[in-house]
Amino acid sequence: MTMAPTHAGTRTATLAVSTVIFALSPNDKGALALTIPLVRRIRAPFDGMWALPGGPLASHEDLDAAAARNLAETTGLEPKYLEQLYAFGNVDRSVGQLQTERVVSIVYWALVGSKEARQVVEDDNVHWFSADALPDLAFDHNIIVNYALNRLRNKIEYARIAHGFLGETFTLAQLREVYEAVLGRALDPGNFRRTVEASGEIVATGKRLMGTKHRPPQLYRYQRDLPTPFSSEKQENISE
Amino acid sequence: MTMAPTHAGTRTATLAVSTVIFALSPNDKGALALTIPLVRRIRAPFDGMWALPGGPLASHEDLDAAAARNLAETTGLEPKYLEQLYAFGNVDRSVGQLQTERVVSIVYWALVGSKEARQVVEDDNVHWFSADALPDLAFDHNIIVNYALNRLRNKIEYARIAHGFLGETFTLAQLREVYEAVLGRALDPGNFRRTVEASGEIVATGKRLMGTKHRPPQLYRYQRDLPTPFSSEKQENISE
DNA sequence: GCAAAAGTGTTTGGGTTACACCCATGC
DNA sequence: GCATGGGTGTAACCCAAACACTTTTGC
Repeated sequence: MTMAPTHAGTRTATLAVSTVIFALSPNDKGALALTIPLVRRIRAPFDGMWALPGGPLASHEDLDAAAARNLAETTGLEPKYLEQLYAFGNVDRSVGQLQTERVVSIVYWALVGSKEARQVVEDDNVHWFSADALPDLAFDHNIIVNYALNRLRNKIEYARIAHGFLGETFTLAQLREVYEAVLGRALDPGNFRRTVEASGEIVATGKRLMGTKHRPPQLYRYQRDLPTPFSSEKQENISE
Repeated sequence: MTMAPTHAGTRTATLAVSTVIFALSPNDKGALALTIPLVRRIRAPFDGMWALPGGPLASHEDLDAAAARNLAETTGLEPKYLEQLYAFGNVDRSVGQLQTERVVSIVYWALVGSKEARQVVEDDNVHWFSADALPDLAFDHNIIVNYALNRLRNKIEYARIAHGFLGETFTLAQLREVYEAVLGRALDPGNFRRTVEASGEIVATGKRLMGTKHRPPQLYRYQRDLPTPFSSEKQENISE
């Protein structure tokens, strides 16, 4: 901080905001898988390569708002969860490219509902990729996506993140599916039920989902309440 | 991202790097307490108030390097631990002040050794404050310090952070003192020993610290190895 | 010997894991 | 009835907390 408004002439870096957007979509064999929308670059450097959606920060725009805006511009969607990931700004971010001005990117990560994500139109310049089969991306964007994946996987275990992938109500099996897709491993249905019920973060609605070919499951919703997303937080950032 | 090098004329924000620096110093009754060095502002806005050390990013400087540099400039010290905290950039960061240009601060947090910190010279414009008795700071710096405190407290429990407050070798009692000062509560010596020994992160040196008025304790050091501080990380950032 | 901290042992309780089993529905 | 997931019960295990106890030094 300690701003230096007086000698604002020395420009040292451009500021941009980018977002890693996650959605869950059924893959070829019906299981849910993490997907990420990318945009094709249409100028140097890295012209033609896939990159994270992003852009410069508008004059009177908060950082979060900028992330939400370029999410809307790329996908037409509103995020159901949005959080700052990290600021990437090392001078060698676009190594190997003819030198342009250094860009500091403040990167966010976001979740969008599976249902909503299905409506997004893809074209030649916007495409959804499976999170574990990404092409080579522009800049350091592969590193950034991995970083975001780690954060998502780590955080789903202790925060009410999964909500971002679901609708208002959902069955425990659907919730478990989300966890399994994100974590990449199967979870014991019985234990999962008890754990998540004991957490107090979800409540039964009393309604049931009918029309399945088995016993109709209870519908739940997330407890609406508390957490002011800022202040009194608890975060981390390990290296290990 | 998706840099926009072409129309670089539209400047929307200044970029700065600031650092929350932590050291442990014995307080009036000999117990260790967290302290933070602050600098006095010498121009508007917030002229005369205390603020986090920081400054603009130099042209060919990595973000981490900028943080380390302004740490050195303020305290003359090298950090024993340094990590990015968060990017603060909302337009209302300096509310109530005559409007200047918006500043986006990429904030780091750092640890410096207790021994080293003792050598820092204080003057009218640099002063160490106890972390739980800070004055009103410039900008949103009180919020930032709280954010950093939460991160430190949370992270010390599962990462080898305490090393940043200690010398090469240390006794388990000294290590425990660090934990107690950071967490603000007493820990059971026996259980602490077993926990930390079982973690495999420290190793006995075979030497003992002599000259105490009781049984001489074993000296330990941190296992030097592995973790490349970037990539393959595991982080978080809860809100709850 | 006494004080004080180093260091060890043991019990307990809570929570997680693994897995068996019953229940309610569609067909 | 049978298949399928919904939902419940439970024993084994692991780990952390509490706390008693022994050891080794200085004085």
